[in-house]
Amino acid sequence: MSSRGRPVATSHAQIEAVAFRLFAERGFDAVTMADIAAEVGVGRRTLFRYFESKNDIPWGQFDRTLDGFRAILAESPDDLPLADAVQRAVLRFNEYPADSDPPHEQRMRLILETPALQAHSVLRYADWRDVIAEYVAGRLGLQATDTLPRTVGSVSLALAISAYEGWLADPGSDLQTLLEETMTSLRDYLAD
Amino acid sequence: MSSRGRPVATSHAQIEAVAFRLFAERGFDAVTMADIAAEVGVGRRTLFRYFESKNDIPWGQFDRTLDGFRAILAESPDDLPLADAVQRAVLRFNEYPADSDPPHEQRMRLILETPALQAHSVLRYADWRDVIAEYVAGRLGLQATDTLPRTVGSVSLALAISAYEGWLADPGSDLQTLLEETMTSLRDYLAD
DNA sequence: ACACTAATGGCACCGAGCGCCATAAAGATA
DNA sequence: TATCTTTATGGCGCTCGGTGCCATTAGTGT
Repeated sequence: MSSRGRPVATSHAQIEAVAFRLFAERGFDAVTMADIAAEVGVGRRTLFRYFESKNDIPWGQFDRTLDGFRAILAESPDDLPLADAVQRAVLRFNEYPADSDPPHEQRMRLILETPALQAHSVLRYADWRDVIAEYVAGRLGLQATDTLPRTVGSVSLALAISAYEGWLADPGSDLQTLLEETMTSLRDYLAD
Repeated sequence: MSSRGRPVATSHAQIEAVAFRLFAERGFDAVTMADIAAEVGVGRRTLFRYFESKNDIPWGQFDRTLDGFRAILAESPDDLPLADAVQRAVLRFNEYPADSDPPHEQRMRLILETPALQAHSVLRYADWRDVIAEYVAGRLGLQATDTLPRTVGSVSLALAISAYEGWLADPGSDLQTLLEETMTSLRDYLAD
């Protein structure tokens, strides 16, 4: 319970705050881990104990939110059509408080507009897709490794990213509306 | 048309062949660019003139095939429903000669099973998605940057990757069949 | 023989990332 | 108070991907 040992010198939140400021000022690629460490007032080596890689910094504590995502899916009524249940869960997962820090828009813009982070995102999102695959598999009596559950996970991710791109491209738009429109338009496209 | 200047010391194909052999022997991560250069008998610096990065080696001359993909789409009859036209084009794009070298299966297994390459693939496939977006935009009288064309590109990619994963997981399966099944099962999923 | 051209490859450098380990700073114990 | 234990820090040195610079090589054309 008590806090033995040397106390921590920083925190994920502090590093994140400093890093986002620097990224905004100079751009992601132009900021080195040494820069961030100096600004935080901590050793470079220590940064790598808080974040596995520079690419992981913009993601913050994404992993932790997956439990919430699982919970949202678990709450879905079983009589709701599968595709609707998934769609609603994706919508709810992407409700973010307007005052989050750093701002959700800034975080997503960084991730979606920086090539190195676009690439890295496929690794970070693997677990998110698995959450969907698990749910779909459960509803259909399949394994999460079967093709359909995995496909639904991948396609849901592709749709969500498309919606985010639209959101970032149009400052006045509403993310929830775009997510819904994107999913509906895919249905129309496939059904025509 | 004559060939002035110092003659080339190697070729994309030779580098690719050597690299694939080493990757198979030791695994992608355990092979350094210096290893490949030594085996090819060329300077390390030269490798980076043939391939932008180590991650690009497994992709070979992927860019060149995009013109073929564009041509396939351009040939599609206009009265074919849009989703069917795209589906058929994706199928045809993924017809590979059985004797390609390195084998298509080995290439895709490397790309889809190596985390660093999974991540990098999102950058390589951006142009592929754009080809689809251009076609969809043309058929619908939209811009290629609009949401629906981009969404169709992303979703088509997600489906193709799912199909490839299934293909690699089941040695006896047929890629063309799996591609078709994956696309059809998504329609069922969304329509239920 | 001499100019021209284009590819090579060595060298030095940067930045991410990691293993190793000495050290700092706290609580616990005597 | 002095010592022990625990835990985080951070410096050092290394590997590897990647790049800019530039001298050198090996051809073709005159």
